[in-house]
Amino acid sequence: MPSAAGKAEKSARTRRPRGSINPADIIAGAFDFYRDTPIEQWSIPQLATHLDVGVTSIYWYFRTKRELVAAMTEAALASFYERMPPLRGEGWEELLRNFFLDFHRLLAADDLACDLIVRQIGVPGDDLLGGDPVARNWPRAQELFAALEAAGLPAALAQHAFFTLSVYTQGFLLVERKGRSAPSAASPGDDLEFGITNILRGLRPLLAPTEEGRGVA
Amino acid sequence: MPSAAGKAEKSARTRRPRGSINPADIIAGAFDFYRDTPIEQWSIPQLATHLDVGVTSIYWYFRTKRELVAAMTEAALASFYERMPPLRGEGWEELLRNFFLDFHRLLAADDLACDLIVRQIGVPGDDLLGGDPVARNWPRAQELFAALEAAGLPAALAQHAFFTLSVYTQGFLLVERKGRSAPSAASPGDDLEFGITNILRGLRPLLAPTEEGRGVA
DNA sequence: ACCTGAACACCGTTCAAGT
DNA sequence: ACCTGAACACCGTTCAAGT
Repeated sequence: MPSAAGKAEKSARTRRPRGSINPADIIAGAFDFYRDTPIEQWSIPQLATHLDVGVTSIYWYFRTKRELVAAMTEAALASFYERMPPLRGEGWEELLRNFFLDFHRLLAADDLACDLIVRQIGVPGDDLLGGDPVARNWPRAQELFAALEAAGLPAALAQHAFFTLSVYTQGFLLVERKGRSAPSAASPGDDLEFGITNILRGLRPLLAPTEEGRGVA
Repeated sequence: MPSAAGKAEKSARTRRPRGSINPADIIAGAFDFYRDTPIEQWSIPQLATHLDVGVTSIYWYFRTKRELVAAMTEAALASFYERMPPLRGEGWEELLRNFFLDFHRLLAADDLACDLIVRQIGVPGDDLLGGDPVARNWPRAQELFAALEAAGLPAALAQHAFFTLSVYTQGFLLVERKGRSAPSAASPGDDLEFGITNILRGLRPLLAPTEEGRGVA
């Protein structure tokens, strides 16, 4: 029955009014639609169908796919910032430990955010993002620096500590993610705590270098 | 002049004899061709043209693009293993420090190898690779473990040390690579040495926990 | 100013052969 | 057993409109 065609589905969608989509809706819809899909498999036409808009409407707000992914990275980052719990712990060691345990917990629970923020997948050769997002001006990190200084850790040392622990935690997330599908010989286990504790123990003598009782020498 | 067509370039290539390509040639050609191209921009048809073979010949040896990329990762890993210099240094601390400085130097100098091995880009959701390649049975690492034991570092502690330093170094490579295009506030600088030294200093008291003169308590 | 489908030059992959 | 071009269903992106 070729011409009867009860379901002539072509262009079933009605035209949307102006202002009925905006960048925020597109980004939110993309997070919803792609939460469990590896980034290589994303497709703008498919996203358009999911959002019930024409493909070209997405291109009105984001000139390329990379630009959309970059915007999603910014959004994931903002959400991550917001969800970081308040500082907790007594003394600089506990403050740092809890900060990076929270850091890890939030990103380990969200593969998409981890891919966007830590692995920075899908934004190749980019000038769209300004380098490592984690290291950028981050209000919560400023809070932490203030608290560390109040707890007696000099500013220079606090920066070293932050950078070292940030690098370690991101490396841990990366290795953890790689080992997900096929756990190999050396599995992470709960070694994150070991690594953090060890780094903190290494920092300790830098704060009080004359603790062994040998005088100021 | 529609029909004269002095340069009818269609199918200018002559048919290749059987056995004139093999997986190794394809992988080698891919490294040559793609050394400076972000992986998202790779194209099998273009690679075929570069290798002067039909597209389908590549698909005879690699059933999907992912399979080819996985094979390239294995190859990059083998080359990395080979290029790691011999162990050097006196005592476990120097052995570990030099090992991971070499580790970093080799991968920092080769973006493609770093993407394949450390970031594991282009092999999404894979069972093709067995988790983190770095952590897999690696002859040079076995050597290192033997040398560490000979230098007085207990096996259990050596494994912790290796894992922690491996995670840190990979995190460093990742952050370094992210910060490449647009250097942000906290730049790595030569902080790799700081981080490694700090981790080693943290490990030290685990080896000789009674060094402060307080007895075995 | 915003929304749209059809069109373009590709892509990964398969088909249906050729030798 | 290996090599092949043409074909298929897609993709990212642009064109040329519609309102």
